[in-house]
Amino acid sequence: MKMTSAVTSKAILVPTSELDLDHVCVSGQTFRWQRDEDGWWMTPVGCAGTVMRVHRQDEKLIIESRGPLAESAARSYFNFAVSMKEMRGHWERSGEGDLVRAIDNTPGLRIARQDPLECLFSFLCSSAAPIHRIRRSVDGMSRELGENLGSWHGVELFAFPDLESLSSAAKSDLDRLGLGFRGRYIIASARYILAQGGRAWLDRLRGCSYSEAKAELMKLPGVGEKVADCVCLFSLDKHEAVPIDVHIARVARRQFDQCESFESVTPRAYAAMSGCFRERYGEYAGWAQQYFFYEEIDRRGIWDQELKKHRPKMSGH
DNA sequence: GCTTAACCTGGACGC
DNA sequence: GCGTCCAGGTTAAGC
Repeated sequence: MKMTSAVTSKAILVPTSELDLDHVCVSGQTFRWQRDEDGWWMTPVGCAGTVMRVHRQDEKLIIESRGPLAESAARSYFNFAVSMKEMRGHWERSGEGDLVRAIDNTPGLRIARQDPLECLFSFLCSSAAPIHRIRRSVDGMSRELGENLGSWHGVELFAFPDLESLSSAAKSDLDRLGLGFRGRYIIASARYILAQGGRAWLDRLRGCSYSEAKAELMKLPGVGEKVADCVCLFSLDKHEAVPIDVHIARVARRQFDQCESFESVTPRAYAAMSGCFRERYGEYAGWAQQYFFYEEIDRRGIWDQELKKHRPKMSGH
């Protein structure tokens, strides 16, 4: 256990329009944030045993960490190099009224920059699974295979399992966690990455182009276009990646004439839909997608009960 | 190149 | 209480 790690605290100035933790932490891009007994948001970061705890105080973001977490790493996690204010202004000047409305409905929603390993294996759990089930699967994997980090402010914490633990997991253990057919993809993908040289192979993808990184990810068992795009967008700095799931496909059919006729998300439909997003919203099309995704989930009222309790500002669902 | 079924599981829903 | 459907997808087989 790493309960003895020193706790460090820092505060950084972040305009309220740039970050709303309630939106970011439950927006279906990351699955390990929890509220602690004081109402702060908390998450283990990657496999190294570091825990980040955050709270907003007016224009300040208070960040506490147990374990090494430089201020630059915290800034990087929330992608503060990207200014939502500037992007919103750009899209408003371009006449993208629907997108500006979606942004204004969820101010402070951002794309997080997650640890690639945690992000990849989280989305390997996501095939045909609702968000609460993905959360439970990721939590179960961490409890079963990750290091026990003890508890902090009433929250029991586990590091995300490393590749060795994932590759040597028993299929029966993953079955017990309810992973179903996704379990074999997790073990096989961990083994594939180890055979490529370990997590350095994954980290190297941050320096590759979007198309290269996506093609490499799709060599992994269980990783198709959608999962690859999620990993590209949420951890590999590929802001133009547009994951097309059933909800975004619905948005694409409404927004783009050429997508109207696609009844299911075939490879051709996937390419057309994501291409339309990129053509219309440019190099940050993935961010635009996230606002529409959030709006679509909210519109359809399919946030589950567990997520709703984390979303005090949202109403109507 | 496209469609379809199978893969696992559990919660929601209708009866 | 029970049966059926479906969910933020991928894969392989068949056409």
